[in-house]
Parts: sequence; structure tokens; C-alpha cells
Amino acid sequence: MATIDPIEAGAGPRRERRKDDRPGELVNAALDVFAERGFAGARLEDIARRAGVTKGTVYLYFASKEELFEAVVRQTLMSSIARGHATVRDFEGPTPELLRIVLTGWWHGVVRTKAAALVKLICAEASNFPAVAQFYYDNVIEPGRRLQSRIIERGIARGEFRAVNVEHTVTAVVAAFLYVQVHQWSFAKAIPATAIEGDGFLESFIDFVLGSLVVAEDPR
Amino acid sequence: MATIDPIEAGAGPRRERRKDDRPGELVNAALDVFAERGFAGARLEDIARRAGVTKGTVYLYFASKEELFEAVVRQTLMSSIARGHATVRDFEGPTPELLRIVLTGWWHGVVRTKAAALVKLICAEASNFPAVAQFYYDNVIEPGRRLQSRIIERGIARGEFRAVNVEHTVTAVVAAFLYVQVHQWSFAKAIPATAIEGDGFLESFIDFVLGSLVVAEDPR
DNA sequence: TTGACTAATGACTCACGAGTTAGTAACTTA
DNA sequence: TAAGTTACTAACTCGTGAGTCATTAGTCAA
Repeated sequence: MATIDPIEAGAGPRRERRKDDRPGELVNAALDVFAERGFAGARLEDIARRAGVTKGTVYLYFASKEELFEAVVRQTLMSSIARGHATVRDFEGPTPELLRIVLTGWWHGVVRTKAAALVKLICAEASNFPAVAQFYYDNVIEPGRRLQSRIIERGIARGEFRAVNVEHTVTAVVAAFLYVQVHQWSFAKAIPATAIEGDGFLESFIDFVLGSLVVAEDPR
Repeated sequence: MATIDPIEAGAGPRRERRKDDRPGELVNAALDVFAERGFAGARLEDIARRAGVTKGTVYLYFASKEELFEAVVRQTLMSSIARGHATVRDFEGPTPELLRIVLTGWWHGVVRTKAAALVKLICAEASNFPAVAQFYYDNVIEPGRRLQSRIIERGIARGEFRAVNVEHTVTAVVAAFLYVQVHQWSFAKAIPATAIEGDGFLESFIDFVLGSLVVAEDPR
């Protein structure tokens, strides 16, 4: 996010040749505008201007609006997928601790990031872009659920967690995070007072989940 | 294709005068198309055809596309709001039982209904329609959260629930339901295999919540 | 400095869909 | 059954925004 040219690049020359940086800047600007207006509502003109170029330039790098959209999805997800995989690395401590670490990482690495805007965007456009929805499901949701499943199964196997229904429990956990992401980029944008500030919810939610899963009586 | 043959009304005459029923039918058709395509992507022509009329007729009843959208929100929500209020009526039994009843009612009355499509739709369009978002927040989300808060506070006051953070716990509960609604009308439409079938999740989730809230050991 | 190359522009076309309206057919009443 | 009313239609306008392309200007090699 270092050098995303401002809406009005006041300093630079009227016309600059920066072939290498353009695609990234355009994708960045596109994420903003798509998240704000939805796919259909986003104007290529606006995206271009936010990236400091004109509409024609967009077509030097992307064949169509749809292709730009898919590029946004791919570029933005690569980082979060990488982060996710890094977190899967073997952990040897108690499972409640593992769960806490993973959820906290997700929270700070994705939920409170602009990547969260993409989640809302994809939820909104999934039915219009089955291919994008499939891609997102295969590369983000599925791996994410599998990660959560492993944690809970590990806890059950080690006698730390109750023998709950794993699939449904995962859904409940994933739901909370998805919800926060969607909310922040839909209602919170329209009604700022409803924004979920700070990390209070994260702490509270982890306690809530562990309260339901952990076998031992009140660990505090 | 040449004839504007009614896709829906198979039997009726080409041209029927039914002033009283039209608005409801149009709103119904509009909910379908809006849910499927989003606000911007929905064509008035399609909505009209699905309701068995032509585009011009829509403008006899609604001044603009936006007004039709707001009518969809209002009509669809009125019933669920009414249902919600009916459920608030004083209940005298144990709080876990009350929670179970309320969540089950929400599940069958809204989540597994076409009204759920509206939730997804509003999440997608909230930033484009602040007024609609505000209306939805004031008339649905806020009352819904207050209802949940009362239940949990009641449980705490009666010594049935742990003294959790009420606001955050409500968020976790609401999130699960919101998530299911959004998922069913976004990803599940694009990737049918991911649809959440049956009521298994509901049961499991209620157990999950009570597992975290209830003070006594294993109430079953 | 110059010429070749091409990134970038901005004015263009064109399709599509929201909104309009003159006319028509279904219903009512006498 | 004829005149009157109006719900409805079909063909229209018109604004908008995606996508195109001839032209312009930044860059670099000689």
C-alpha cells in the first residue's frame, strides 16, 4: 500500500510510463472500487482515475472488466493463502493454544485487512461469477475449513475437546469471521456507528468457542 | 420468443387486468431477480416477464427501480419482523429452552425462506443504498440483537448462564445465522454441492451455544 | 540529437437497459 | 351493445458506460 497513487497525483507529470507497476496499481484501485460499488456498479473510468491513468490504459493490461475482476481476486488471495499455509506448520503445544494462535492470525492477517473487502465482494458476486466462486471456494474456504477441522479433531483426539460434530462446529467458527468481514464492508460502510472496533470481539469469541469445546471445568 | 408469451402464467389470456395482485407479484418476482443478479444486474424487463407483464406495467406501480427495491425490502421484512415480535412474548420456562425456541423459529421462519435472499442482497448493496441499509439495521438487525441480548441476560440473571460478554456473544450467535443465509444465496447458488442441507447444523449449533453458556454440567 | 518503439491518452462507437408514452384491449355501467 | 374508463402493451428516447483506435508523448539506443 506504499505508493498507491492518490486520486490526483499532484506531483508527477501528466503522463508517465511505468509498465511494470501499472497492473498492480490497477488491481489495487479496482479492489477499492469493486468493494465499494460491486462489480456492475464499478466504473472502469473510476478505477483508472484512482490508479492515476485513463480508461484506455486499463485495456493495455486487462482484456475486459471481468478479467480485471478475476485478477483482483487472484492477486489479493495469494497473500492470504500463503499466510494460511504458513500457519498450518506443525505445532506441538496444547490444542486450545493452537486454536487461539490460528484464529488470532486469521483475525489480524485477513479480517482486519483490505482483503476482507474481497470476501464481501465475492459473496455479493458469487452467483454472477461461478468460476470465481469456485476458485475462491477451492483455494480459500475449503483449505480454511480443513485447517479448522484438523485443529478440532486434534483436540478431540488428545482428550482436550468434547466429541462435537466437527463439520458444524467449523461452520460456526468460520461464520463468525466471515460475518465480521462482510459486516465491515457492507453495513459498517453505510452506517459507520455499527463498525466492529478493536479486538474485543476476537478475545470474547475465542473464549466462547473454547468454553464450548474444552472438557475441563472453567480453566480460569 | 417473438411473442411476449408468459413464462410464468401458462394459461391466462395475453392481457389480464389484475390491479390488486400486481404489486405483490412484481415484488415477488423482483426478489427473485434481485437475489439472483444483484441490484444493478437485475433487468426490469426480466422482473416484469417473470411476473407475467411487460416493463411498462412496472412503472404503473413503482416510480423507479430503486423504489421497487425498497418495496421488496419492506414487504419481505414485515413478515419476519412480525414473527420476531410474536416470539418475544413472555416465556416463563428455563432460558436454554427459550433460546432453543427462538433460534429454531428464526431458522424455519427466515433462514430457510426466500427472505434469506434479501439478507445477502442487502449485504451486497448496503454501501450503494445507505437508506435501505439503515432501514434494515433499525428494523431487523437491531431488534434481532436486542432479542438475543434479553435472552442471554435473562439466563445470566437466573443463574443459568455464565456471566459472558453479552454483546459479543450475541454477535457470535447472529453471525452463524447471517452466514448461513448469505452462503445459501451466494456460494451455494454457484456451487450447489456446498449447500447447507437439513437442520443438522441448527441442532448442532444450539448445542454449541448452550455448551458455552450453560453453567451446569451436561444438562441432557 | 534523432529516430524507433510503445505506453498512454481521449475522443470515439455502440449495445444495453432505465424510464416514457401513444395507443389498445379488457372490463364496467347503462 | 355502445360508450367510457383504465390496466396494460409495445415501440420509442436517451443516458451511460464498456470497449476501440488513431494520435501523442515518454524513453532509450545509436
